[in-house]
Amino acid sequence: MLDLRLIRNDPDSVRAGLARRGEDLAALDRLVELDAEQRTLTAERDALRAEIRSLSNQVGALHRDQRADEAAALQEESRALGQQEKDLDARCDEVALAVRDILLRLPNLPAVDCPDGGGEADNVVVRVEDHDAAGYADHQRVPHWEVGEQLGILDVERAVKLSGSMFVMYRGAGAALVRALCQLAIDRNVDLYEEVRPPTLVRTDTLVSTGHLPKFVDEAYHLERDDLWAIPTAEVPLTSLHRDELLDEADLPRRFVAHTSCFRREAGSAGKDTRGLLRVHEFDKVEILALGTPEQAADLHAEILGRAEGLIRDLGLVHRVLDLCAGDIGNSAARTFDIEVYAPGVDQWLEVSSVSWFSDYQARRANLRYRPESGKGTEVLHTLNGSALAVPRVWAALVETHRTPDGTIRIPEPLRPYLQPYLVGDGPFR
RNA sequence: GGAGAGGUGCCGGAGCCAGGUCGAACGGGCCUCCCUGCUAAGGAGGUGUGGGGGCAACCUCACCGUGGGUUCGAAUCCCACCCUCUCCGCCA
Repeated sequence: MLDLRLIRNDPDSVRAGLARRGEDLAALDRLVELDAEQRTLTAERDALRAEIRSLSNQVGALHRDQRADEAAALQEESRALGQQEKDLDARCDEVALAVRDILLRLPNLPAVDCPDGGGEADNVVVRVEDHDAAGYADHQRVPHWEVGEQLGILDVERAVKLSGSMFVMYRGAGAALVRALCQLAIDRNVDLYEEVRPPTLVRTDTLVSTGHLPKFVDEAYHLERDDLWAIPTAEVPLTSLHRDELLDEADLPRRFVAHTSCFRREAGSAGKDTRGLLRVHEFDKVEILALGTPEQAADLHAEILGRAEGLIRDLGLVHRVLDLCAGDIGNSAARTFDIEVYAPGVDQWLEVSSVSWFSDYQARRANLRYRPESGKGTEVLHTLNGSALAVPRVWAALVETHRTPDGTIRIPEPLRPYLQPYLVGDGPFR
């Protein structure tokens, strides 16, 4: 949520920021009008309330002095004001609701150093690991769904029987690999990040806080009977963990790492990436997230990116980092770096992590504030997060990249301790 | 799911079942000052958040789980909902 004061005091800079995203500015113009109207109306209403309160106090005093007849006159006067107040109040609520509705749907402003551009093509490649696209052997050019089927470690067909298309099932060593990846990702971050196992079903407010609602309702699974939503990422519960709290600056930054299932309807992508693990409705992900002061944000952003990138590198996967342009960053983000992994079997770069800085956009929605060490008052926090590891795509890239000529998978060093039982005998893993 | 109890400020806890000057007694904590060689003890004062207005001192509105209602006036009365706790039932 943008700062209404900023919109009021400097609408041009907000307009410019939204324009960089390619956002329609009509809503903003409407918002500016409504905000002015709201302030006029509430000022009138508050004056009426003050008057009613003053009259009521006089009525009380008169009754104590046994002057009921005089009180009756004042009561009558106050009753009339009360009717006016009621009407004004209704209009205030109406306008306030309209203001909030627009405010909740306006995206964040891109950071000043976020590259310009309208779409995917304008993203800036920050770095690419050396790799020779022609240098892959034939045995690496097999898509992971074929590899998975050959080795009996991925059973898409039966998953579809259970749950429908875009659901998957890992089996045997494949299931163990999921578990190993998650545990590795957590273990590498618990030095600094508090391990959390949050609920995966959350209330509406929780999804509003991160910006997933109200704009992206169609992307989320909703359990109607209980009015709960399945989280699309651990970012959702972690961002709300300190919701409506006032933290001390001394306790910042706060860092969390969480492994959860993630649920996405993928409503807008029907027919896209339907094979294999590239796009699924339910998957495992280890997310790292930080809450900090505005001054801490840049360092935290670099830290999270470094950690996500380091893990991918240590898994022996070829990757690149993109600085997403203003037209391609997510709704809530001010700046985002994507990490993409090269999967030779499908010959695609797969997005495996979005490392985002949300400035105060989510924090304002979630009412995440801190008390500065120096000076009085309260400040709005900044939130940042990124996937430490998103299982399906990493699983896919790993199985394709590390496939050996005999069809088995060479497990990279960091994962080996977690897969001991599967590294003996003539199983699929070596 | 059934029965009961309860949700008040940083914390504890009054006020509510006699509606009025209650943003809220009292205690604790915390901050400032005084006292003291230091600390403790003791003394004085202060200590919420958000909106609107003002250069400022300050003024004003809202907030006693949430949302409605009654009333000139609601933390206090009425209704609905949410949450917590205890017991019973059920269950991994």
